[in-house]
Amino acid sequence: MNIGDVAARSGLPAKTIRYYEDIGLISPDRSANGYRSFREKDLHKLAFLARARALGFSIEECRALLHLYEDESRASAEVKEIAVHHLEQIERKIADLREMHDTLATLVDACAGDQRPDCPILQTLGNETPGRG
Amino acid sequence: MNIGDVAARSGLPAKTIRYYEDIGLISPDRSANGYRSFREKDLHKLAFLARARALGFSIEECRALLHLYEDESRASAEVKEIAVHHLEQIERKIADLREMHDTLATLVDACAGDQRPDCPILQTLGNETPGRG
DNA sequence: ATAGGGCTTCCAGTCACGGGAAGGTCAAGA
DNA sequence: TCTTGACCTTCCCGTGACTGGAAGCCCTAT
Repeated sequence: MNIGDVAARSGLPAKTIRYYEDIGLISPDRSANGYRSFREKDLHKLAFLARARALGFSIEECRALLHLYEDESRASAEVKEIAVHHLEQIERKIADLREMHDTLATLVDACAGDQRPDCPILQTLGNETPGRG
Repeated sequence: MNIGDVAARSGLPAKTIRYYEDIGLISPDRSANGYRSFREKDLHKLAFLARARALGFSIEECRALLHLYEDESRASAEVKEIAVHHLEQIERKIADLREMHDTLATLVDACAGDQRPDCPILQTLGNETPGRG
């Protein structure tokens, strides 16, 4: 398979696949003409990576997960540790975003959004006391 | 005020303040010795930027908000438009993260996390059918 | 005179790619 | 046979919003 085929079948852009080779996540063979030549095993790895990335794992976490995937004697505890850590990161991010969201939603609600200059959003950002015109 | 003072009073690192000058968000004066010399107005701007950044606005959104803040004849509708757009981005991000979270939480729950190699997390990433033994 | 802390500029690195240039390769059609 | 066009290659730059670090100037205190 050439890179275009694996790109289509894995859903990853060709650029991304080349990048993954650059950083050592995959090592496809080369044809006589210099083209990358992918086997089913490479495709399988790329699909694994695509799913792990879709769950938000960093590249280095993906690398670790891939190693564990290929290590038949792994302990599931190692996998779980990575996943739990990532889950906590996600939860922290959601909490941060929720706080931003709530603050901003309150400000948006308070803003008339008309042609007048009075704006509680700007007043709050400028640390002014919002008051009546 | 030198940069160290504004850094302490705005809560922004000196590096960040220099960066904001680089990209034209602020234009502090210079003392005879070449040091940046900040006025209260600059400090106020930096505090504005710090709050806007804390709400997740991008630098370019911050630039627009700052312009509106300084434009006495603005329409609050312009501010609100930026804020609403950002709010929608936040909501989309939260939804994405929540989906990752739920999928990952299910997998983590299903993983024993012991010394055995069986792992539903890896099986799912590898697109295998999780089964018994 | 020297030590230290603060200030300056500039360059490189982060993360995970994406865009685009310059050029080699291959199959199909005129 | 030649050409067209799609595909592939490498290489380098740009993204966002900084952060780290080097090399060197400035200022104050001892």
